[in-house]
Amino acid sequence: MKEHSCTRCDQYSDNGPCPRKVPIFVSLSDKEILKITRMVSQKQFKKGQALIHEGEKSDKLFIINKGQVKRSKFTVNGKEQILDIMTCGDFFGEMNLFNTEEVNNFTAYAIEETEICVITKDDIDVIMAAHPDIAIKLLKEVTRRLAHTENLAQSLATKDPEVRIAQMIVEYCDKFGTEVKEGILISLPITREEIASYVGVTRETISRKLGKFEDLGLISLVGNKKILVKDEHSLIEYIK
Amino acid sequence: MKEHSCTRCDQYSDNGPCPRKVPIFVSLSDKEILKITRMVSQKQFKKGQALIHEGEKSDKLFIINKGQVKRSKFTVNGKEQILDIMTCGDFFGEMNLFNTEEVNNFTAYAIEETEICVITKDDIDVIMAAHPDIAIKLLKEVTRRLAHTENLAQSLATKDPEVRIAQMIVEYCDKFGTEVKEGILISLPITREEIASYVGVTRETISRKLGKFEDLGLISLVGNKKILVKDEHSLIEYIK
DNA sequence: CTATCAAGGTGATATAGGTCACTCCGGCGA
DNA sequence: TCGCCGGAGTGACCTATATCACCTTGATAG
Repeated sequence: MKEHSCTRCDQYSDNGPCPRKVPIFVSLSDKEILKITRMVSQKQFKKGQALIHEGEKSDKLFIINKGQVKRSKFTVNGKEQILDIMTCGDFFGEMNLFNTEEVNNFTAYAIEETEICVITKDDIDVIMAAHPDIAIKLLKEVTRRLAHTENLAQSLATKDPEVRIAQMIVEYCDKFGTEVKEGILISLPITREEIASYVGVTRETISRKLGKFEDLGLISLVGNKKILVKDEHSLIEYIK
Repeated sequence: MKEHSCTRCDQYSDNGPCPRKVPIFVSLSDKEILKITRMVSQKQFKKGQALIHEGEKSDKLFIINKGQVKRSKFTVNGKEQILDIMTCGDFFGEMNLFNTEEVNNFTAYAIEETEICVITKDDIDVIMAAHPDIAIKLLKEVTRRLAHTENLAQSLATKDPEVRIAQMIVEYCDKFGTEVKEGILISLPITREEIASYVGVTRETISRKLGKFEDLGLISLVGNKKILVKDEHSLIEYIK
């Protein structure tokens, strides 16, 4: 579960900068937040725009202020693998802060109108020197993300596509779902094709398997951007 | 490339504790190292023994002093997925230091006679408070490991088993290979079955594909524990 | 309101790799 | 030296999913 819910996001989202919204900065006083705010530069991105490119150099931390971002990798023949979908309060680019010789390991795209706060490595160094506990916060988040990615790798390697799709639905219940009386309604921020790129199958397979789950009465497809999960429990059983 | 080569390991391996060998502690003075050494407890493990178990609670950092360790995850029906093989100077268990409510995300096994240094969370906290740059060192290593795991996930999701096997061979050239006149000789620390568990295929497929690569003249199988890579360049081409 | 086109669904087919069952090999202890 | 047994190779078969080709839907702009 995320520490930071997007309701808090809304609370502060008077177009101001984001340090207050970000879990890694929560321990700081208002005065310190203000200091950081001055270091931050803001950027807007339109839907579909790339924020950073795999293979390029970078030494900045990106914090999502508003909107959603997908992190992807591409094979030489253009096949996409989505690593995750990030939302308000999440950050990326941290690898390049600590491994200055490395290049970006992924490309990041805005999947909707997005507002980003950018902090340079130099500023982060200053901030971390003054507040060592921020490094701990970062470690907390990064180690957790590592565990998540290890789980993703395991599931890609050992589980059938059908099971992985069920798993994705359950994951998205938490991430994009709201409870309604019939179950959980997931608002998908991505297309079928992108779902396929996350689960590691083709678009056709996603279509067919979602159809199958619908036939089994586990879910109900509402247009192309919504999934009503009617029986989450059975899906969880499916995963095992 | 690793910062820490095992030649250094040998240099100091008069059965003493390991802080001096570990990249995250390199910046410290002899006096400080001595202080840490007193906090460390040592443990021996025999081949095949588990050091920690997936799902259990833990709040210790494990540093490999000598030997090799595999980190694995298991599905409910017993299928193994190997995350990586760690050697001298590598550490694990860091996730539980910063996310105290979480349980181990993997099981760790000694794949040969292994010596481990264990530091408790409390001691690490003390050490990090005194030396904030250790947190940075940790971040450097963890973010790099995250990138590696993201690459693993990508390759599991988007690449054919055959390509993944070629990729594994190339990876192992760096990790376990020594240059000989005919090419690079890899000394495998694991069985075919374990290779299969790393690459995400069955043992049979490993057999057949290694056979195929041998027929193509790319490699040459030397007994069961060695692979002579005769044409690394072609393998690298294969991956693309 | 309609035209347009990207996104999504679907059927037929091919095939890589899983599965199963068996054999072979090699290292080790007695 | 033999016998044992876990690890490794191999052949036959099966099936899930990729692929390809085509059709349908729905969102968007004009």
